[in-house]
Amino acid sequence: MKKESPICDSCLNENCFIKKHLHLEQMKNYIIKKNSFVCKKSQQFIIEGAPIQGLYFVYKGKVKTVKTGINGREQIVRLTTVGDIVGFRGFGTSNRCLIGASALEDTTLCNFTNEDMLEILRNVPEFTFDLMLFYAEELNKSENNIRKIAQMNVRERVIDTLLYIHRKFGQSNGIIDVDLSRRDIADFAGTTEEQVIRVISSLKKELFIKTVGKKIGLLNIEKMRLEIIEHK
DNA sequence: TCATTAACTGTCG
DNA sequence: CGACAGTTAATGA
Repeated sequence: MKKESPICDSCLNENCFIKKHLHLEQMKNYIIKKNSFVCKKSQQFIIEGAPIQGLYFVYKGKVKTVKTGINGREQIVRLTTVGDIVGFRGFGTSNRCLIGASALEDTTLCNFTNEDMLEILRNVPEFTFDLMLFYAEELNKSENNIRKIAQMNVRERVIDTLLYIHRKFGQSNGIIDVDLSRRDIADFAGTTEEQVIRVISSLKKELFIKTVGKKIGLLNIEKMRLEIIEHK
């Protein structure tokens, strides 16, 4: 963990919550107190059950957020990338982290302490208001997710997951540029690695997707959407 | 070269 | 559909 933090003023992440409110005078006092560090690929930087360390903003890289399930199985709760917030649940209400988070590639994170965050929430109403809207939207998303996992079959869940990953990370050269193993996809779709592999190979035969090594490219997004759409 | 890991396949309950 | 066993290919110590 090194001290040399990216400067918010010259940061290019326009969708970062901090960056968005940088024009407010009060924010200037807080951004100088943030602490940034690089998290190496596959390293965990939030441990479930550990004391809360504040809020993290992704400056560069990709992160998976995870909850440990019934029989020790991981459930990927969300995937995050540049400009996203990690660890925003339960701060203020709980002393312990409710989720774990690890880097999918070398990732730079900006960290604000709990105390600083609470102070920002109390003193910068514009920020608090926007965060409130953000929470509402996130709640809606996770409610949608509950329904998906409960009501869709495995094939549909895998397709849905692939579409989500595509929406989130985009595609370059026809390939989604993210290092997710089949197990990760399974943990996200709420199924097992083997099932994911089977769905992926049949999707490949149907020319809906292609694979290059472990990476995946979507070839027919429309048809994939059509299979899901009846369940929305 | 050997050991480890991940993708994949087959089969059973 | 999930669990388990087993094969194959890539990677790296």
